[in-house]
Amino acid sequence: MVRNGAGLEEQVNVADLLLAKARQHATLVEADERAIRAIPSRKKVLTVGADVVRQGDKPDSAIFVLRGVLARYHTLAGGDRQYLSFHIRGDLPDIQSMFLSIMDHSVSAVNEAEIAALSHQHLCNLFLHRPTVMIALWRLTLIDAAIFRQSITNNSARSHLARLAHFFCEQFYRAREAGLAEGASCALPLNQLQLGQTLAMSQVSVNRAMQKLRRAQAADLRFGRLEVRNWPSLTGIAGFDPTYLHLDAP
Amino acid sequence: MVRNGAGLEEQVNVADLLLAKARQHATLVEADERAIRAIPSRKKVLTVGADVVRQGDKPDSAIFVLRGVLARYHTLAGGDRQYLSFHIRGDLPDIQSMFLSIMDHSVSAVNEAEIAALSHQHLCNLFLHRPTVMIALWRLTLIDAAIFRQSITNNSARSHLARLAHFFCEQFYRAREAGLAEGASCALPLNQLQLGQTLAMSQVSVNRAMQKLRRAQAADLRFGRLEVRNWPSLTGIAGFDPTYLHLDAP
DNA sequence: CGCAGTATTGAAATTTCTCAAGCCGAGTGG
DNA sequence: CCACTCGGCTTGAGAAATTTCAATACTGCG
Repeated sequence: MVRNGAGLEEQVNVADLLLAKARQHATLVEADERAIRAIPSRKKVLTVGADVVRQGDKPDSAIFVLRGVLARYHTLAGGDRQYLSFHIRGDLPDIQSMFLSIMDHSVSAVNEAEIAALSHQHLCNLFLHRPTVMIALWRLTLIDAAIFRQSITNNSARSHLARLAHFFCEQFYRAREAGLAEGASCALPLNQLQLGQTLAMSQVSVNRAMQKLRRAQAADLRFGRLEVRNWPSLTGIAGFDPTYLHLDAP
Repeated sequence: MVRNGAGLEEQVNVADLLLAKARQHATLVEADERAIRAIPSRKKVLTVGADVVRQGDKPDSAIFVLRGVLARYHTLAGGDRQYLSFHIRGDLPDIQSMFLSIMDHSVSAVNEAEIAALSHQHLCNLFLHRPTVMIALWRLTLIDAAIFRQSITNNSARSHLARLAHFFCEQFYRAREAGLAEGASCALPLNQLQLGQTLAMSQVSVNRAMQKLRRAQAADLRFGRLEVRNWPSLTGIAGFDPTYLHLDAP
């Protein structure tokens, strides 16, 4: 049995996926679309836990996620890890490296994943000639920032229960938007320790919050899949308002 | 006596300040500079605590901070407030509203402040004609995002003491970079409750962490001014590494 | 069958919060 | 000039939340 949904996702053409993504964030003209289709890319398969770029690196290409889940994280002096965000098909988790040369965090594969590398050089040329495409990608990074803001609030001001629920709402909502949800479930290949390193909770606290969500019939996470049992109930517990995901038209 | 440093900052021409900011983030040509100088702006003075834009608003202009401190914050269902970031002279705390039409957070004046409003319309035209200027402002929002990431980690993975110390490092470092530090001190007009709402700590915990920093001769905050007494000591306690502020050349 | 990784559980140790009182300095008005 | 008030800071102590530790259970896989 496929544990975490990898492989259930159909093969997709890189250019098509990129184009679809850009269209969601700006109104493109014919020339923009041609330029996007012309972006060269190098596919790469990542093993579980492998780092793609590390804090301190100076990458010369940007990652485009094709399959699986990638994570951004900080490593602290003591070796502790803080996960910052998770990225699925269609995301560009390190496009900021185009303009911030030194990576201030790392990116790794949470499960087996596939990415395409897009050269900075090429993208930069593209931006100068097709400003609308630049706006589309800028907007992507602005939504990233909105998600980071929400994470600050989530980890700082919400109860453990609401925090976990909110995280589940966000992941499910984004998976659905990316066409990766199947019914009321989506891949979320994280164990309780990793959830703790995401949500500023101990593994044991994650376990206990999870049991409450389960008992409330709101959601469950098993075998790397998130199952939403009752969306209104889950969003209620979380205080989830998807405005910050900015899925409305640009 | 001037309590919080407002008024100590000299008057600055909006266009000069904008231009200086843009130059820090991209290599401009003559035409770019002319275009930036041509941006029209409306100055406005804000009273203590006044909101400039609120969660849910759809602003049609962007804020450029001239004087004082502005804050971004979330308001939760229960009325709790979570501060997300603080902004000083030269910052553009809501430039994201150009492409994310609905505000997912509010922006208010922490002390008496002065801003210039720049119309989205005008900026948008500018971007389409001068892509390099767009890159400069994009880069600004990317640094914002890096700061948000650091806040996630700060509020999630560091001890109370390190958390407060790290916040002080960041604020001082940024003030110095903006030319707003005077010797080893800068304006930071926050009380302990507000620090708590920033750092996911109760007011009492902020008080106790502050006393430790004081006793360690590392830093102190009095009358709205942050005094750094021993920078190596403060950064040591904080585990502060300024890489994420990306003050290196673009 | 047993291993490895993960989840669950209980209980003790610790941190953190809340509450409430007192303090302190600045500004106010008699 | 001084008592008063107000906001913010400080302090102590009990309550509550959270973490840590450690033992046990579960599951898929070799």
